[in-house]
Amino acid sequence: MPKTTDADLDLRRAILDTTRTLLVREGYSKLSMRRIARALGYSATSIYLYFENKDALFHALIDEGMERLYRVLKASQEGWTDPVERLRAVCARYVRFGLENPEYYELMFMPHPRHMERYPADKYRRARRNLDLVAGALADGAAAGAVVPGDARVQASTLWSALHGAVALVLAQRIDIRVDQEAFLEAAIAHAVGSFLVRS
Amino acid sequence: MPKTTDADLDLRRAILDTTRTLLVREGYSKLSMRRIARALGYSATSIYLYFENKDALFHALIDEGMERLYRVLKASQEGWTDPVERLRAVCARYVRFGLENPEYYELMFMPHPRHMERYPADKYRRARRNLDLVAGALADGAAAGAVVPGDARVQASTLWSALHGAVALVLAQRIDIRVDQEAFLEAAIAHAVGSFLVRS
DNA sequence: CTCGTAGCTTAACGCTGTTAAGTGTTACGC
DNA sequence: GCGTAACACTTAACAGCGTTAAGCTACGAG
Repeated sequence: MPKTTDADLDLRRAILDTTRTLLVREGYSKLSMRRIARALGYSATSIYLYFENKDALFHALIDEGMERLYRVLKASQEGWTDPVERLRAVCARYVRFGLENPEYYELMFMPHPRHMERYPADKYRRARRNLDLVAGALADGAAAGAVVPGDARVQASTLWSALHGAVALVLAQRIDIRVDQEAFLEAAIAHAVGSFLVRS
Repeated sequence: MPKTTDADLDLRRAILDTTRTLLVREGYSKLSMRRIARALGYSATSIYLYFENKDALFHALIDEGMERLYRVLKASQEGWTDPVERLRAVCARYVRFGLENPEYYELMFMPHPRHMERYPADKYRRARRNLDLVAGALADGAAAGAVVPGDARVQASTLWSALHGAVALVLAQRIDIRVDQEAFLEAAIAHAVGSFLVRS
């Protein structure tokens, strides 16, 4: 565990920043401890002074990504009066975040579980805030009579999983080329949200 | 490109079978060309006589997985009279396939795109059959007046992406531990299908 | 001046995917 | 029957990987 002197935190921060940059620029598969170190002008082993191993470094980045996602989602839900419009805005913003930050998104939600098995499943605390945010929007909609009642957390997970499926398949380029991608994304969001709305 | 003599096909088949076995037994991260070869009693480089590289080997496995999935989905949709029940059955079977064959499923739908970038996106032909199967079930439902009309292929992609999201998050252990997994899966399938049904 | 230590490096281990070159066996034209 | 070509496979090697152990250097305190 690193101490918390200024110098320590400086290099730790630099490692995180460089890793994120390399991740976006060159992609996940080309990211190695040695490459990160080379870009920083340090030796590869220095990284181990601040992060237990490669997974721990990734995990720190995931945490940062969750924080970023939380901020954009929170911003997107402000200023709406209609709870349904607000819900739609949050969902659309989530999808946009995923598509605009593919490498980040993959790191956050798509790693092979085995690759992260050193970490307990409950470590994704910041992820919960994002789920709770969606759950809150759903609860508000239910209170207004526009959303079907139910366990808000199960509902939020369900809604989220539908959005995640859309983002994941687009990022992985698994959407059939005969299908228009924009139309698909629009339909995915509409159906995900729509399935929770009370029909009048 | 390997010739098609009998001996050739024998080892090719053995490589595929062993790889699948190792994948299930030890997981994706421990799968290496050398391990596969050791399990087979051959040298690692022999695999390159039958597969261009590791990705090509994985790709062949993906093709096999798509074929298996197609067979179970096809079987699951037979014997139903109500098109909606049939649609539900196909969706439930899809989710079950993913949860029962996690390693397979990950290989088929969740690899980092960069990891597979040597392959053109249109190579997933067998995957289309699965999409067309869902599209067919939706079209039948629409013909019976039980499913909302629309582009069947976009609808199928949307439905599929919702199911995929649920499977992917469960496999990646990203579902909040405070959420009951069974309830979540049930809700996910119900909402995915339900959003396409005509309300009476 | 000496000691401890903070911060970093070098060397090494065992692993990875992949290529180039080599080996032995088998089949065939003459 | 002999030379040759093709085939099926191996060995050796390269460059890179994550990670560990040990060592080095500079600096502040006593």
